[in-house]
Amino acid sequence: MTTYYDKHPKFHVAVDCIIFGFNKDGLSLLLLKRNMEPFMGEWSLMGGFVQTGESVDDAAKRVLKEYTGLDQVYMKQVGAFGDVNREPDERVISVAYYALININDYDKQLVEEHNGYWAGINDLPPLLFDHLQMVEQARELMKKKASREPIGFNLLPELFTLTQLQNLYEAIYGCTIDKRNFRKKVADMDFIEQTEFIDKTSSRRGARLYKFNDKTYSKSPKFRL
Amino acid sequence: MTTYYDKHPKFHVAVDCIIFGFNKDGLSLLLLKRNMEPFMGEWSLMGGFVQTGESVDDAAKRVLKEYTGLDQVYMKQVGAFGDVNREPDERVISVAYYALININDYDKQLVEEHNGYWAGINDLPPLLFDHLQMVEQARELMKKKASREPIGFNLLPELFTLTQLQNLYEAIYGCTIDKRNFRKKVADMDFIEQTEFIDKTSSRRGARLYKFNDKTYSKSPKFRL
DNA sequence: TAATTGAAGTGTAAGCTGTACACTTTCGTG
DNA sequence: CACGAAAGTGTACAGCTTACACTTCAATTA
Repeated sequence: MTTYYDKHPKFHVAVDCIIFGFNKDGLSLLLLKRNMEPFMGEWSLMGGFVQTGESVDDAAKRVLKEYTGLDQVYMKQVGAFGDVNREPDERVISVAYYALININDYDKQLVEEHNGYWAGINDLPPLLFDHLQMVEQARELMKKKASREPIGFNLLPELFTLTQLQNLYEAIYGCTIDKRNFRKKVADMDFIEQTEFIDKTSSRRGARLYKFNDKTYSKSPKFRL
Repeated sequence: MTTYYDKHPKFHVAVDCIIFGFNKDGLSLLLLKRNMEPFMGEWSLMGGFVQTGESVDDAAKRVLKEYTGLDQVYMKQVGAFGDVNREPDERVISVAYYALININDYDKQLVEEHNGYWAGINDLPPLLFDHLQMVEQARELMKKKASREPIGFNLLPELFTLTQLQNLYEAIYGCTIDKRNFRKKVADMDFIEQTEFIDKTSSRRGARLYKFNDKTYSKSPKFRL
């Protein structure tokens, strides 16, 4: 029987992940130098095809896990990219997601097997298809979100110094921030808690380590950095 | 020949439009009371399937034109909705868009033929599938955008009074705004220009009509309402 | 024609937020 | 024990946001 749906064409649907990491060198993306056809040797985002019986969101989670071993990662959809010729050989509609991960905490062997490498956000290689456009949109979206919600902590270790936190926001915003003003704001947020620990790796004097307290935040979710 | 792509499933891809309009009764959405199967008699957004050789953005524009006769409308993507069972009979991945139109300027006969009706944004009927979720996301997105970019004018006639403009923003934000503070802000924006015309329909005294000047705006795009 | 009605239009003061700005402390190294 | 390098700290000014109430105008009605 011919149904209502049969009249309409079907398409390959893919997901692509913009995976952000942060360290002392700033923000980076985890990219793939493709080690298989098609497009062997080219740089791209980590992606894959949506499968039957799998939601698009789940496909993005699966792909992230396949490439990094990570579960339960902070991910948000960037949007659908549906230009007819965005991939040259075949019509593929792709849904982009960005992910924020701790750059020290992923399955390095898996990444190596897939030929994954970190690239500085301001120093990206040429990317396949419309992946650069996806990155730019993701970055913009993440920046807006990070200014109003405490998502930046996903990019930091559990314990972090205020200097690290400031460096993170400087990297996200792409500008410098006054240290005293920054610390004044942080001091006003009860959910950024001082710990008893001192980080001795970055200075002789040592820097106080802080942590983000999710429960305290949810009681009074006022955030602005 | 079997290609790389053949291994992967294909899906119906649809677009759905959240069409905003504004008049003295506030914000409304243009909805469809379906006059054909499947789901005859149910309320839904205006939507359609992406066709071969047509970008997803173009599909949204086409659908909007099919239902309203309108071209060159302000439209933004809300995102992809890809849950496996979001439509009960068939797997369909849908990309939602919102559109801002002047509620007095569309093809009323076309809308009537399709069984389209305006419904107050705070008084929506039950909608098919995940359409309510799409509406909520669209509304949130539009609200954020409207606070930082002068997109609200797409919902107003070319000439409008300050009271209309304020009512619009009150409807978008869902709160009341102080009249003097609102007008102070408007007065600071050179691209909201007084005209020589007076609207006599809404009061005995008459109210000054204003217009939005796109060119002046692009010279100094500072907007905050 | 005077009174009424209803929306349009107008200014100021106080509090809060954002920003600019420079020196002292600490501790390990040489 | 002097030096280097990052951590840590407070104040003053400007600009922005907010709260708040009466007058003006023109058509309608008494």
